[in-house]
Amino acid sequence: MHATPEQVCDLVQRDAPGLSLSTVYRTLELLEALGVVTHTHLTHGASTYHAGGHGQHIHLVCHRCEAVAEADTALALDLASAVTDRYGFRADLSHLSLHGLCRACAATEDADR
Amino acid sequence: MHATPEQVCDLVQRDAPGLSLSTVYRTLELLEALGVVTHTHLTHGASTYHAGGHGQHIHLVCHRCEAVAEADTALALDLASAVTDRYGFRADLSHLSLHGLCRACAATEDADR
DNA sequence: TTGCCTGCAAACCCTTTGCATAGTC
DNA sequence: GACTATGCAAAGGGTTTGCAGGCAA
Repeated sequence: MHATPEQVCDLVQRDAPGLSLSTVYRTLELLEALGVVTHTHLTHGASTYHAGGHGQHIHLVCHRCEAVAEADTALALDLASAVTDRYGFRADLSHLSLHGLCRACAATEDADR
Repeated sequence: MHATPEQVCDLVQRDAPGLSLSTVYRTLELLEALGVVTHTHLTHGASTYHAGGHGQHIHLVCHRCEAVAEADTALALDLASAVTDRYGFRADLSHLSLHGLCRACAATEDADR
């Protein structure tokens, strides 16, 4: 579940028509402070918020079709402990985003050559 | 080496005073198309550009003090092959950013408790 | 009444674009 | 003369903020 503030606003307006974008921003800010949701900057123009309550996941962001897939956080546990050991950096895996090419676009790219 | 377009502009202006921000954006856009530099969205307000010519690295972004450290790409090779095997996703490690707490902030955070 | 939440509009930052000019080939 | 690069200013998208009104405690 990912959504930009604008998308969140659209969704919420189905239940609460007239709800303004400011309220969405203010609520998201609050929820983030509480740790209920997190946000990352996947592409240029818009932040992406996602609920933190349904388990962590890694974001796989395709920079060709801009699709965002989710992957199991467990895959990055080794990486996380490695950077902690080596750099003292305590990684928050729920914020991890990996850029690259999704399966479909990788196939297309190969076919182009 | 990381810099926002504005920082790039400041740096370049030491050699070329009067150079405008538009030119910086246009040049960075060109350089990115050529693959010389890449950019990521580490925080909210500003993109971060970095030169691609001096070797890939992972970004370790502290979301407390906003410091950006670099880590060895090799640490993520296992992760990259894992997501490729499992999801068909071809990760571009030069774009990889890991959010969390840097050593200093992690220590501060622990001391706070 | 007091305080919180909301909508609206304005302001703000970052980025892009249009247009006119200066420089080079 | 044609083309490219540049500066300037305006426009655009996303986000934040100030202020006034409405509601609940």
